[in-house]
Amino acid sequence: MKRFKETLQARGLKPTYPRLRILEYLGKHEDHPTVEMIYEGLIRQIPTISKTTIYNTLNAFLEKGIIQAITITGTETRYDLRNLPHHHLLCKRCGKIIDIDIHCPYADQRKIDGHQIEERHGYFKGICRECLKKRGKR
Amino acid sequence: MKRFKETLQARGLKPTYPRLRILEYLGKHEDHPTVEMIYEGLIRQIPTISKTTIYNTLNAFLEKGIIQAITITGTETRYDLRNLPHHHLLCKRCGKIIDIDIHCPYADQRKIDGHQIEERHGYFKGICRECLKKRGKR
DNA sequence: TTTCGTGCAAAGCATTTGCAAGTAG
DNA sequence: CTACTTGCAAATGCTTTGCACGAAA
Repeated sequence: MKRFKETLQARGLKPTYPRLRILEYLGKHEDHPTVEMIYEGLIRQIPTISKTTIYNTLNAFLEKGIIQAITITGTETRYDLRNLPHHHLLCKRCGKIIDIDIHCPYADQRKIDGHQIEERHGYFKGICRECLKKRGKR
Repeated sequence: MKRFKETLQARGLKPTYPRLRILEYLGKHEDHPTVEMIYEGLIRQIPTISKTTIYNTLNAFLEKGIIQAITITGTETRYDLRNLPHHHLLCKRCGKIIDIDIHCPYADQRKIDGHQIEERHGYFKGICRECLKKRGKR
């Protein structure tokens, strides 16, 4: 909690109650939550919180580089507190987005074909380990 | 044109005029157009075409595996006739999405960490070659 | 006091759906 | 003839914006 406060102050964001709780939520839920999920998770504890505040807050965090946005499904944005580059898997059965830690040889490359590379994103779609166990390979 | 007709028939889609023109458009414009771009490009020649038809058609193509959808910006889906897996670069300055042909060592892997991989997507964000030339490195 | 943050209501967009009329085979 | 396709209008769903009120420095 104290660490989150410092994180915010270090980036010039006031450590308000909603912001701290949103950061905390992201820290506890590493399943790449949507705005909806964050809202549902916090509304019980902070009955006055609005989705607008969650959007505002996440956008502020994004600008300051505190979090990462993930766009895989195209219908909703998901958020990730991890800032180290890593891959993701979207499971077509259960819809979960799972971290994949593989080392990509292009991860450190600053230039490719003359283009300047600033961000690297990689994701897979398929069936996750758990779903494979439950319902067989195909 | 004839090739497109066969493509459609082979997948069980009637080779209607709008579908052929949309396929043709995708063949000519390899810049990963949005629905809006396809619509603007075709409305002159087919004044009655609607965005709904473009959406319907692209979704049908997607289901049949004729085209690929690309989600990078989060605000709009882009479409690609190329079916070979390849990477993309989104230029933060000009907004173009450019093909990147690099060989990824995970491209052929069927399983990672026990998960069954069916699609592989990779993209970068940065500044493209052309924009670098125009306005310098930073 | 002045700036920043919050949150309601409304607006904005991309996309989908309902459905009636048209068309291919 | 029968199923599929088209396209208008309306609905949907995620996200942003306008704006007034409240809190912090």
